[in-house]
Amino acid sequence: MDDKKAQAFIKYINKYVSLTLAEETLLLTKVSYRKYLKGQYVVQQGDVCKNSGFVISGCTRTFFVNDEGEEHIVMFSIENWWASEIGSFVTQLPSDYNVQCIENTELIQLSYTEQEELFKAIPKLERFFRLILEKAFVASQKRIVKSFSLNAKEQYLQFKNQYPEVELRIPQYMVASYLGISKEFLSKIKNQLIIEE
Amino acid sequence: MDDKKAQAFIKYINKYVSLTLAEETLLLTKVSYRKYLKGQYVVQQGDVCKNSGFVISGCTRTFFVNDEGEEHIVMFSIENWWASEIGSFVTQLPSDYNVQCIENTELIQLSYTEQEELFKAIPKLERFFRLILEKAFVASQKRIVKSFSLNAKEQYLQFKNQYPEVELRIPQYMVASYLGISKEFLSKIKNQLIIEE
DNA sequence: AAATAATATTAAACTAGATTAACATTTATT
DNA sequence: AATAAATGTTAATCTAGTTTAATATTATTT
Repeated sequence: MDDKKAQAFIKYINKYVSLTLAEETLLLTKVSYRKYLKGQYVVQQGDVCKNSGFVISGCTRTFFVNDEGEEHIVMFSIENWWASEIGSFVTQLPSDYNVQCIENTELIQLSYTEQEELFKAIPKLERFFRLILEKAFVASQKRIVKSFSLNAKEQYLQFKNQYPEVELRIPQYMVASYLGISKEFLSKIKNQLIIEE
Repeated sequence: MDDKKAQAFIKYINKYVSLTLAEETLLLTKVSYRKYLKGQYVVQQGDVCKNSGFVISGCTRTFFVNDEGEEHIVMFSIENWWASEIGSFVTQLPSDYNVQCIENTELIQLSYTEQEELFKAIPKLERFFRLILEKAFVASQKRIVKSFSLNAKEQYLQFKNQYPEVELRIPQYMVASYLGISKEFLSKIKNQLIIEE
């Protein structure tokens, strides 16, 4: 991993807590850098998620397959986002989700065992993880609220507005899957929006 | 607040971290005990949530009112649950939700400013809050998964199965609101289930 | 440049769940 | 005990979104 990538990672953490130089150095010796090709899985449904990950470049989708074999996307992650299957990572129980790269993707990963060690050496990291969990929780709650109170068109417009960069990078049927609607209906909505203008 | 109530609170925290006697004593001096009557609000939509709360007795509902004036319940909390509007509490931004008592309710509350102080005195509490946030996040994600992959009847059966004590204590129209379906449709579902037996 | 695979569109028929409205039952209040 | 308020039921009509299936477009591979 080159220094530029390491610095992007450190910078992200320092948005939440202030690490000393010594702590930064220690942390960097404990993380690992890994490249994935488009289509590869970072975590598979049923496996325990061993690593928490920060996206240096690329894009992942987190999805699950239900009993009927249908795929449902619950989130996307792009550069400078945390992309772990947090639920499985923190509980060390089998994951309900797959995390798959939909572009070639570079991650900086921190293993569960290393993390436990690091919490002892750098207690500030405990605070860091609490803070990003808070953020993840709030985002998750907001999604529930939206799915309750907005119809499909409104949810699409919100998504487009909130993550414009994401929408441009992923196929439309994955947007539909994220919104919980059929790809045909999303196509109809987009067409309606064009007519309305 | 009597000792029995204080001990229930301490016991809950000690399920996640191990407090020393001195820490328990300090913590108890920093929390406050409060009774609410049925119908009273602990937090109102638009207000900043100043307190994090533990339910000693009673039951609360967390809900929001959308632009059309419709109420949507996002969670219930009963005895021995944490019942804060976490999103607003951790960000100290106006809450998207109301927390209302649907029975006479006793809470042990910890204010945001006290919490910040306590984190310095008892760093273990930082860990405690990370752990309950993890749990809340996982539960929130599970709700998204369910709303994606189960139909109304299946979601109702899951709810009934997961929170049998809650279902018995709250009016049926609130269950419908929690599930995101109309009260008429829930009535129909329950009738179908009786016929099927 | 052709062929193949992946993605997107369109339209008709269908369904889960919403809405409306009238009525029934239970709980609380005087 | 009577009245009012809150909660629950039933049935008819309606609609947002699904399903199916055929076709069109765009990207990828040879």
